[in-house]
Amino acid sequence: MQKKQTATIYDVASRVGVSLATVSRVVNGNSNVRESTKRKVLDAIEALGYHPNAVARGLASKKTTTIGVVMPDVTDMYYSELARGIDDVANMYHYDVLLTNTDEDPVRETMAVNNLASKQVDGIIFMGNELDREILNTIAAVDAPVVLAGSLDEEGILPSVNIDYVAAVKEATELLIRNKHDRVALVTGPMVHAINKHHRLVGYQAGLEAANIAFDDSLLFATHQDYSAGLQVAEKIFAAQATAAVVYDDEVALGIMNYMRDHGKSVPEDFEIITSNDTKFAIVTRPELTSIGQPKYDIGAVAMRMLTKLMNNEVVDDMQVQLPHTFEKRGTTINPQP
Amino acid sequence: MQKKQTATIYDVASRVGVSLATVSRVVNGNSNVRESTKRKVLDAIEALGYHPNAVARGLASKKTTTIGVVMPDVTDMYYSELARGIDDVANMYHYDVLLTNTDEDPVRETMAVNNLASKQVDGIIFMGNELDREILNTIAAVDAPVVLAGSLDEEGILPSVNIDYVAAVKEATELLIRNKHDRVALVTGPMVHAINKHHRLVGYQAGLEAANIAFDDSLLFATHQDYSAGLQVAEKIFAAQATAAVVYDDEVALGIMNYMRDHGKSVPEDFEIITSNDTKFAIVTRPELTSIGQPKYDIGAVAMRMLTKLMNNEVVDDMQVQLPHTFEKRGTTINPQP
DNA sequence: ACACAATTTGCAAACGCTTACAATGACTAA
DNA sequence: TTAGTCATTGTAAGCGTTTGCAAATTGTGT
Repeated sequence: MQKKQTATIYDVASRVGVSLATVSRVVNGNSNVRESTKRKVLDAIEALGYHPNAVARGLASKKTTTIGVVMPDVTDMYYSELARGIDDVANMYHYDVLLTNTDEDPVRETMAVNNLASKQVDGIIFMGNELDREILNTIAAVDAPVVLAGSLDEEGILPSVNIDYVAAVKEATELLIRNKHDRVALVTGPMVHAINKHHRLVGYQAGLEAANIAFDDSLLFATHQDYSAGLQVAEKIFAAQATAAVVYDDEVALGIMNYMRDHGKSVPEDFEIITSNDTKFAIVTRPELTSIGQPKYDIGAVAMRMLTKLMNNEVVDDMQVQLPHTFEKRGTTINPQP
Repeated sequence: MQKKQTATIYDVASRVGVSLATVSRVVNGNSNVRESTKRKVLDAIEALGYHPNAVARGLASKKTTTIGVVMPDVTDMYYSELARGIDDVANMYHYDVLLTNTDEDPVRETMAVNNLASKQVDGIIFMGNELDREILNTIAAVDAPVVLAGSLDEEGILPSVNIDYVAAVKEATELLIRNKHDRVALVTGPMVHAINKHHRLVGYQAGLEAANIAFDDSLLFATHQDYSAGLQVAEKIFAAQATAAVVYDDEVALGIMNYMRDHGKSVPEDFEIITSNDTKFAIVTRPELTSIGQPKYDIGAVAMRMLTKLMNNEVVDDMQVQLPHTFEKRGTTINPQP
């Protein structure tokens, strides 16, 4: 692979007979350049096929027009839809995206953030549940704004974009209770995560309480986020004699649904399910999954938009944004005819 | 956000009382440093919390330890699994990944490649079907190796990693024919794409020919790659009186399956389906989808590994790698009992 | 024609690091 | 000793831009 000699700003400057500064100005759309010389510079750029070297530019200007995204797993539908929202508005504002998968491993999350920092990203969007002290500290140490998307820190201090998980889970629970269930299971991730402990569980309990049903922690199930985990936890749910479940992840919900059906329960007649992420998985099965409707793309998009403001030191009125959620009533719940 | 004063290599050099060069050497693991001074430098680095500035490093060394990945859509399971394979081995070799979604739009693909080039990435992995002249040209003009993952250029010239699509589709077609179908539909993407025209179609026709069945182009269907497209094309397939289909995408296959079942056909008894990507979608439904088994993660991983070699100017014996595929016989085909 | 204000340009110093190449010092063998 | 070798360290020239400031050019009103 022979080195293709790429033209530098110097080449175009000398070709036109102006200084570096002038070329730099026209490249950056600076106003103070006479129309005629601008014309000539542009021609030279065209002729030489000059492309500004972003690395040099980054060093000189201390801006890389690159943001970092750290997420658990691109392969997870929920997060990849957030990522898409992020990427689209990042592009809109001419930022590139440096992507890192962490599998929610705190060590890798910390490394990722530090690595992004040393790459001098202008900002970071962080997704992941495990926001422990150490990560919070390394985030605090980073000289670039960070916003959480679809994630929450314990203190609720970092800029973030989410839905109102408490309300959403409460409503889901209530809906199931209204359908005559008194043993509604809650399936979430590990209780060490703020989002589960302080939001989903709280919403669930609020729903119970509103209906005067005593909280029974044998109806609480923690899994990790995939289909086979759903299959596994379903067995326990079955054993616990629950007749309905609020589930935090679509793949897990699918696992539960399939297990139930494989074991002679029909869904929704014998067992009702409400899932939470409303990804493509929810509408691709029969029955389709009833779900809390999350504006996933928008969560990503809004988070990224917020980040652009932070990077420009613009004022952001609301640092903890809650986007509205909906309910998508489909086939895993018994829905009253309108 | 007050500027956190970050330490530079100069700071640690002067603290220890050595030159920049020496610090640079220890940071880069260069051997020629006395153990004792190395110790001192390391201590100073620790004390100052020094992190090398990757941008400056990139400018000086002309290596960014960053690669670019251009893909149609992170949200597409097939590609995101490739991306995961890429990312994991990229990390393994200490490369970061700059990710771009293109939605297969040639204009955006071209822009993406150029943009990555100006960011001075050390290499690029390209995914997408629409490898037309223009993109090929811009790829050729880039001063960094490019490898295709799960994608093919018309001429088969670029380094790439794939499966043998011709053989896979041929086998799938034959399997269906063996199950007594004489009207097997082929559902792919647009015929302007090399992978459809020169591989899938060819494999399909070969399968037909082997069974002495005349090719009927009314059994050829082109769709785009999503669930609703499957729903739509299913109607035409139904009308064309096909009784089985080889489908190139899992979401599309799901659309077809659901349409058929919603219209009184049972799968696989009345209509058999073989899909091609074997993503999570395939095992999450009832019945589960029979699929060509693609080592998606490995395609990404191998492509990335190949790229690392290219970036190091190592010799690569095989520039067009074909990984082995399998058949995952599941519920959408009638499988002989062993 | 002249002083003065804009408007355009150029100069040159960063930005933080890598890397030939040169220099120093210590050690070895004769 | 003394030249000759290594091992270790330092010097300084880039890498390709941006940008504050000064200089040059042009235009304006009288």
